Amino acid sequence: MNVQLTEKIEIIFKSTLELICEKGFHGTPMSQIAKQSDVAIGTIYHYFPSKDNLIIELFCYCKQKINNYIFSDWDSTLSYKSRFFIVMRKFCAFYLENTDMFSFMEQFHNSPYLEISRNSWEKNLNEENNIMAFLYEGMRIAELRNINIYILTSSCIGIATSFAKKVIYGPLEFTDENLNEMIEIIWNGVKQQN
Amino acid sequence: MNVQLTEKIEIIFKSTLELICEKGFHGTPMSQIAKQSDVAIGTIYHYFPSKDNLIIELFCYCKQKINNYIFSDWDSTLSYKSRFFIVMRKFCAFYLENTDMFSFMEQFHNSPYLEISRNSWEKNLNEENNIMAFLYEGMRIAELRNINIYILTSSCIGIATSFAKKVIYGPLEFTDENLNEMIEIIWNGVKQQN
DNA sequence: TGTAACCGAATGAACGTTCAATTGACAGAA
DNA sequence: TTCTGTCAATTGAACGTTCATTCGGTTACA
Repeated sequence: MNVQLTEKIEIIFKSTLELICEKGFHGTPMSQIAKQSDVAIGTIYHYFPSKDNLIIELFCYCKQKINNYIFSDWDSTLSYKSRFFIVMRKFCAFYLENTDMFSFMEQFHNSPYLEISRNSWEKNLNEENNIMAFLYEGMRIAELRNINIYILTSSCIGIATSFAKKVIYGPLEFTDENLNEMIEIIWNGVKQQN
Repeated sequence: MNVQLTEKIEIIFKSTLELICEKGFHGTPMSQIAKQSDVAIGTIYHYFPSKDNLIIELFCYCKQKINNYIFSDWDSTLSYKSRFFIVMRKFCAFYLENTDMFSFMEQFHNSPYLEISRNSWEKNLNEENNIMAFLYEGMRIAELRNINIYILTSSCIGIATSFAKKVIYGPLEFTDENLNEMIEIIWNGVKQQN
């Protein structure tokens, strides 16, 4: 993140999220973002050199948000399995409480923006990296099977993302029961078999 | 699908896929699609009433392709587990042999086009529905645990999609070993525990 | 001879971006 | 306290470009 967060910037982010969620990247002109933010177009260009840059900065902002959310109140005294369930649960909960961000990030992840922005990422802030470290730990202490780390990470995130999508756009209800059912599937898949 | 497939239309589809994969929906103007297809702009409008319609028709075309691919050479004498592995393997193989389609469909799935096109879908051609039926069968014959069908479907597809993404964009190699490792995760997760 | 396929210059609207002008906040001088 | 200079913040009309779409005409062929 290269911009300092101010109230004004947060409003611009919020409006951009709402509009992109509803209309997509290219269905949301800068003029509309300005209008919805109650700000002049010039003001947006005062903070962001271009629309592309605004979108990339917004992406970084979202990654930080979810990362902070998942790993806040971290209790390392809990069993690994408990923590695994918490991580997965929080991952879903965040996106289901912030569907704008979910929609935006999914669009971003599947657009050429990802390539454009790859260089400017601080890899350490990658939302996946904390999760990856946590899964690594699971293998090290033999709670998880010994699996290629990329397969392991993408499996956990993939299943959770796809669950969230089914809840947001589809016919699935967001209940504890459904959530736990999904997490149990992946837990059974990756846990150390005994 | 509302258009008859002709050689010319397949060329237009192919060019559109390539361009959208590289540049995204709105980075690919009709003029470029025409140029790459070696066809006049007017010709495209002869077959498709609008750019949006072209994209939606292309989406339907892709869904049919993958569906035919997965369920061709279907051998119902094989064990359920074998067929499960084949479906998952073919799902990944198709997208990894057709990365243009993968990129396009992922973009489509996460764009407002999805909503626009929902009404015009024949639900039966939904790529997921054949897979859903196959998973249903697995539960009926007690090869799979009794799980909410939407959770089950989205888990299997989510994990495979996410695997394909890691191979295409990321650091994961597409080897039989990796593929099997991924499928075993989800199989362990959903199979009837004994 | 009629019709479907095909062509591409022209059109007009929409959009990202610029920039000259204005306002507001505030530090230091008087 | 008042005045003044400075600079960041803000404004939005205007600009130039790009793009989807149109349409009048041409070709292929049945």
